[in-house]
Amino acid sequence: MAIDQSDPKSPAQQIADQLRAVIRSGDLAPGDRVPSTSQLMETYGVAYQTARNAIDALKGEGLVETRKGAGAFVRRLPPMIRLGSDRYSRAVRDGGKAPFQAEAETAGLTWSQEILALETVPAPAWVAEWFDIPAGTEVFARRRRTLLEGVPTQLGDSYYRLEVVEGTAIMQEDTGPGGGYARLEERGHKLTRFREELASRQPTPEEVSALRLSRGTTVVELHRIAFSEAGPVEVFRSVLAGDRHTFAYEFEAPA
Amino acid sequence: MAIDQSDPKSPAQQIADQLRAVIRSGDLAPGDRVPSTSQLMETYGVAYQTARNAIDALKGEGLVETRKGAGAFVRRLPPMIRLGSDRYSRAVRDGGKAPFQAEAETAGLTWSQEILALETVPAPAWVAEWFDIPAGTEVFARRRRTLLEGVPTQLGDSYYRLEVVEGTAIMQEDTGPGGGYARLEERGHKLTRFREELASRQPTPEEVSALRLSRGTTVVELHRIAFSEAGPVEVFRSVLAGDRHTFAYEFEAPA
DNA sequence: TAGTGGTCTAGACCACTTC
DNA sequence: AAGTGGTCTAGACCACTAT
Repeated sequence: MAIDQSDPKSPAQQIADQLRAVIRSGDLAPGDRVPSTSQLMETYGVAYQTARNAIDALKGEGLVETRKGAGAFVRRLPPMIRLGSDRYSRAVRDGGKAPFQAEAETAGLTWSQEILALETVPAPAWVAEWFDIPAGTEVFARRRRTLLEGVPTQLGDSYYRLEVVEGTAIMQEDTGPGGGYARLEERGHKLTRFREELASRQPTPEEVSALRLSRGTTVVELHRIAFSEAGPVEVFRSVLAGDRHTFAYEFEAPA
Repeated sequence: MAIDQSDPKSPAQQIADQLRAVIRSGDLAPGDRVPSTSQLMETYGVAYQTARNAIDALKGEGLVETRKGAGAFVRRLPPMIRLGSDRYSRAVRDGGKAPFQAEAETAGLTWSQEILALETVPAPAWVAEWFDIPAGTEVFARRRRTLLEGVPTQLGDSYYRLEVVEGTAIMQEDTGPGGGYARLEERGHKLTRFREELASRQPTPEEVSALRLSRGTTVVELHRIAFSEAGPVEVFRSVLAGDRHTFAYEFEAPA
């Protein structure tokens, strides 16, 4: 519990290392208070900013969370929801549930959704590419925010060609039982295949506020393309809180 | 280009916001110099730490990278490699290539691997669970670091039951053409199915140094289970640099 | 009201890079 | 040698939380 001046590591790093060890060992459990900056200043004999830099490092690692005026606490891990490929099954749709909703309810979590926008926009380049249409062609965008237990966890934008969704509930707030995919199938677009692409990155400030992310939380950007036999029917892009989702895929050994 | 005192946002935030806007607009391109702290101090009339906090915020977002003594620069995005499920195909193995190697060469990147450890260890709980053996049973662990263009990008640990790998090249440094999976199939463990699970999170300090990650880089933790008809044959856990990998999965619409 | 996190200023020293 | 990022000290003020 002291600073080693001969150690090439900075004092702040040494303090962070010691706190991290205590947290990893479990002596400080999730939800427990981390020593306050003033306590650190006294026990280690350092200035305020040095103590603060130590806490900041742990925040960046996602180990610690701070509440202004209240203190610093070992971060509680939120319940994770596992997103598997079976969420796109027809059985789920026939049960009247949207894909995400099905996973949430399996995990015993309440699910809700907010529509942020229903609009006709020029197709972004990557969307146009999948639809094989000229960039800038008008497409329908359905932007929404998904909440688990009332907490925002996903920002998702679906894109459709206009002729596919015109006159369907997909252009309405409420897409009806089974979600948008159920409506597509009713219109004769039988979904045959899905492609998902995932990437992990830091959130933008906009995403931090929209998903109420705390520092040290990453984000997964998920792109999905839903195919009928005729080709891509829906192109979807979403951003999910990294600490609340895992993704599972099972597949046969390819030839 | 000034601080608005009436703005509730802190001066550091305002500076970060303005720099971010310039970067996003493309006026500052990847590789370009970001104004130095002393320049920011002068143009905005703030103290050193304030300028520094602004740069720090952008570093945390992965937008900016600093080189000690040299300056701060808009981060160059490293080439992304896409990992698709076809990398496990028998055709790849028969071609004498390991799964990751195949993807790398498709992307035109040089590939290499370092063995960090070949050891017999008590099975971690989650490994024991997949193998359906008592926790703590001895298993063989093969720990390695994968490099693309000489840069470390993946830390991977494979676990096998002892009776599966004893006497095979899997216990050697060099597993031979086609990698470990080729050896498993030679031994009669025909691979039928794979399961992959992904999660996104902040790297630990150990991972930061092993993968030479810069601040603002996330990691993906990938778990894979390779099944033969008799059950799990290999359990694999790896950590990959989030800014260098995307993951792609394609699947039929489930019933 | 006392303690806490959050931010800022001002000044200092170091190690590194660039020229 | 000049400029840069990185860290530290010391002291200040604010807004928020807990009691």
